[in-house]
Amino acid sequence: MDDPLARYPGYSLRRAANATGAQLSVRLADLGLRQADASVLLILENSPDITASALGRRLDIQRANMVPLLKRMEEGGLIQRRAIDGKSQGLALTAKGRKARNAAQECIEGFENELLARVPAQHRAHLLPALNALWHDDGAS
Amino acid sequence: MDDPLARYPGYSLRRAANATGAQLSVRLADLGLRQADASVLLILENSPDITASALGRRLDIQRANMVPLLKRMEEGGLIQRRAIDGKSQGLALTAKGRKARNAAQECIEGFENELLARVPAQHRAHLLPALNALWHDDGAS
DNA sequence: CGATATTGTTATATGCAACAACAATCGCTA
DNA sequence: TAGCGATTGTTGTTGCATATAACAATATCG
Repeated sequence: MDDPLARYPGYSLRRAANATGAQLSVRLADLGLRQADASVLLILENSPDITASALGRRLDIQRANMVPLLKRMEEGGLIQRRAIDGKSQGLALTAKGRKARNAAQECIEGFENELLARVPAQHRAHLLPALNALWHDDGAS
Repeated sequence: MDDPLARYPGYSLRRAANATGAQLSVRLADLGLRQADASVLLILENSPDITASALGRRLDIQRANMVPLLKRMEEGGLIQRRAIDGKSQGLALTAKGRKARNAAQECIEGFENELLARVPAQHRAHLLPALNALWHDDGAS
């Protein structure tokens, strides 16, 4: 093989993210969800009445791109909007959304475990902290 | 913050890949290159007369999607095609392509070093092998 | 030879993200 | 309190990456 690209962490990062992301997408599709949907569901549980803009900032999605996402989830009966003031609206899970959230969490945690199982034991504990260092407080750099 | 998503390696993987990929894209754009272009240039150096299909398999890009990629690079004078037989054509760097390859490699290696510098020292050496385990021989799973 | 696989290509669809603009509204301050 | 700057939700548009289906030409192998 002798792949010169496999020596670059950045390239491996991209390939690994593409490969694993595609696999997760297949499983989430069985629940009728996309990755972004699942992220929203998980965040929403612990952030009652969060705003679409704030949610976008948390997930690093521009608020313009939140519109179709939230519209779809609202039409699917997963989330619900409630006016906070004349400008902002708070988001919340519906009962159906809570069920979807539980299914999504179970799906994701199972997948994450399989993911970690693929990593040789001596590297396993280092993966998450190393990855987090690459993007956490990235706006500060 | 208490972000429940940051506990999932898969999610951190996606975020890290997006963040770092965007940064690399900015730098490569200064050279008039995209990430896929740079990958092609680096592979081509050590794989004389590789086929478009084989190159696509190496980079995990469908051969249908190689067409516009290679067309653009050929029109940019970076690569050159040569008939191997009536069906296949071998790819090679032009002189201009070799210069672009050197610039791309310098750019990427500098970037990779900065990337690793962000990772705490005790995790640094584990990043690449852990990532490679996530996608290497992924078709076999 | 003849069936089968491969190659390069066209066309098309989808998901995701970026950018610019805009009206409405909020919050602070002079 | 009147006004100005910042924020919110939204629309529209663009570009990039990727996936699928189809097709003609050609290679490979039984």
